[in-house]
Amino acid sequence: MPELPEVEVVRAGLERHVVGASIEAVEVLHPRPVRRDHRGPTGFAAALVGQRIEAVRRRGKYFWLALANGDALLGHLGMSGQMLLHEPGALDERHLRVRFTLAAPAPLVEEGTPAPVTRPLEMRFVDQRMFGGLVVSAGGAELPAEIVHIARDPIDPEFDDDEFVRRARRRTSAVKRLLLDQGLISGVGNIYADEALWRARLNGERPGDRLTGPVLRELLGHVRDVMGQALAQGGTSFDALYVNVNGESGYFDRSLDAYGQEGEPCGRCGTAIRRVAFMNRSSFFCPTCQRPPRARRAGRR
DNA sequence: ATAAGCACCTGACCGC
DNA sequence: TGCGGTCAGGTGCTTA
Repeated sequence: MPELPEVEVVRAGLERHVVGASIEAVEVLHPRPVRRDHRGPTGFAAALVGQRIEAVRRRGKYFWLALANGDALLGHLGMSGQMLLHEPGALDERHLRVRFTLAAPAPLVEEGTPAPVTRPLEMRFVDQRMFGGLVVSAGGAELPAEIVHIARDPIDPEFDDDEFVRRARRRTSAVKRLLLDQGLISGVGNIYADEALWRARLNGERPGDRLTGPVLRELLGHVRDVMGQALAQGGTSFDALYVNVNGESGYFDRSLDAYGQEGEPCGRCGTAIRRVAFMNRSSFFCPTCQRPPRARRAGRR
């Protein structure tokens, strides 16, 4: 479940259920999702067994489990990845790639009841297309070295609005491309880029260096608003591929104003939403509210 | 450093 | 029923 709100739903679910748990066994069922771990599937598994999970963190669309030894299990869901939690013995998913057997702290029980100290739990990485992946990051508990090139995301309290505006205004690329540039601002993907641009009445083809600071700041506000609203509804999900750790879908798809709405009337002006090809994918926008830019003329900067 | 295109995968769907 | 093309929420690598 690719974009920031969906990954945050997963992070929060993992935080609630696996912090304090220990990894007892790791079973890699397909090598591709651990391709970025140079030790291979066996080394990947060996580096995790016996480790206790101390925290679950996130930056943009990456999440990681901080381990007691200072390492991290870093993950990205790609286009179709899921992290699911199960009671042991649940039927294997068709695209189950990695199974983690955990010993989780038992919930508090009534006094006087002889309770076990831990209960078994399975954490599963399921990924149909395998664009996602997992890697053990040495010393990565605070911030994995593998993702230092990823910018802070817009709901990070330390995100620097001034720096974002300054950098965006120096770029000649289309503003939608800038929103999707994870080195500039992370966590924004195709859905929320189109939604934020629609809210800002801004055409995604407008070059960054032709936008004013106030316009970019307003756009940033819309990015935060739409992501916050999506998060409150459990994220955006069109099908069973995008679910939380319990396999449940979010509902924000019902609130989309632009993405996937080709031919539907714009919620502001009634003009039919258009779809155009952009960066080998699709962009949805209102041709009336979001006027395309004039072509940049030769000789003008 | 920035910019743009393609590669990496599987599966659903559509027209023929 | 099968075939080929298109599409899908993403990132990274390569080439200028």
